[in-house]
Amino acid sequence: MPHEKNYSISELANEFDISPRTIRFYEEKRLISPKRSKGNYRIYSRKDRTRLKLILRGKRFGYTLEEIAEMIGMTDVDMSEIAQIERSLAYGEKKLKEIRGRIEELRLLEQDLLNVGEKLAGRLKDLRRRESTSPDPDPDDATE
Amino acid sequence: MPHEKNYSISELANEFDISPRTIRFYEEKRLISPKRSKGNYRIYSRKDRTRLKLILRGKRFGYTLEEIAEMIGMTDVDMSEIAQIERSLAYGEKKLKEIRGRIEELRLLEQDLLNVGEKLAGRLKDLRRRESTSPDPDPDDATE
DNA sequence: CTTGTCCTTGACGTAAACGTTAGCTTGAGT
DNA sequence: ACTCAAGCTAACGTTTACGTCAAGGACAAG
Repeated sequence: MPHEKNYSISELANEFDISPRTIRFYEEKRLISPKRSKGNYRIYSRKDRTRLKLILRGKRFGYTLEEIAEMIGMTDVDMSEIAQIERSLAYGEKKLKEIRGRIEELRLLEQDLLNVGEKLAGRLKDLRRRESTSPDPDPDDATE
Repeated sequence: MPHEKNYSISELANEFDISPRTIRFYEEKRLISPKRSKGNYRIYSRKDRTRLKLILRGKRFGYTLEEIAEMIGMTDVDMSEIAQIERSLAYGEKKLKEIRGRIEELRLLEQDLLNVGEKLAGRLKDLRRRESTSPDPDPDDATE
């Protein structure tokens, strides 16, 4: 008898700091499909919770709900047809490349911020050492 | 005499594969401020181009234009007031943490995809080795 | 000087992702 | 049995980020 921890809609909403409406909206868009209780309340399983987490993670990277729906579709393919699985694998490969590209971009952004930070810090030291001098040129531009 | 390469709106639009309208929209929202030609055409400098690239990069990570505006405000602080610079540095620190967090998350997503991929690949091998057997259980769940 | 292409500023339209209100039901607690 | 927070559906409202005309100026080519 697996006591499989379950959740109410507001429990999840609180945990992930979103509104119940948001969760219901995801259901409308068929991204999640909780069971229902006797009185028609939504019951979220641990798996549902995991899925919600995936949805939110996707959102944080600017994926649309539609794109997320696709990705999710991939994670719960019915595991029966060979062709299906092959397509899923191909899709996964594509997504992996995308994600690795994004990681690269984030590294660039990180570098930009670090550079700006250094420049600011340098300028700050200057300003503090000599309490008034001439203005200086403008070495600008960011990561290509 | 610095010939400072300039760009028209459609040049940038084509380069980054967005519409001119989109660029004008960013201007409305004060994320970019090109000079104007004699005939009131927008003229984008190399710096403007760099800024546009930053905007688009931000978008790819799901930042709203408003958030991007804040970040950008940071990159071109007027470099004069000590307090200003200190605030900018603090803001930069925050953003850095955020970005590093995102990189971590992407790693998790990458792992999820890799795991799913392995599972699928395994299943595929099974299906191909024996061309019909009994169905099997369900080892599921993703990265916590 | 006309034509064609690109540019300009409005102004209205729209899809995505929820927010909000209304009206009614459920079910845990006393 | 009563209360009342928490759920439910249905429907309309809102914000963000542009798309899409409309009506006209700019400018290189012929």
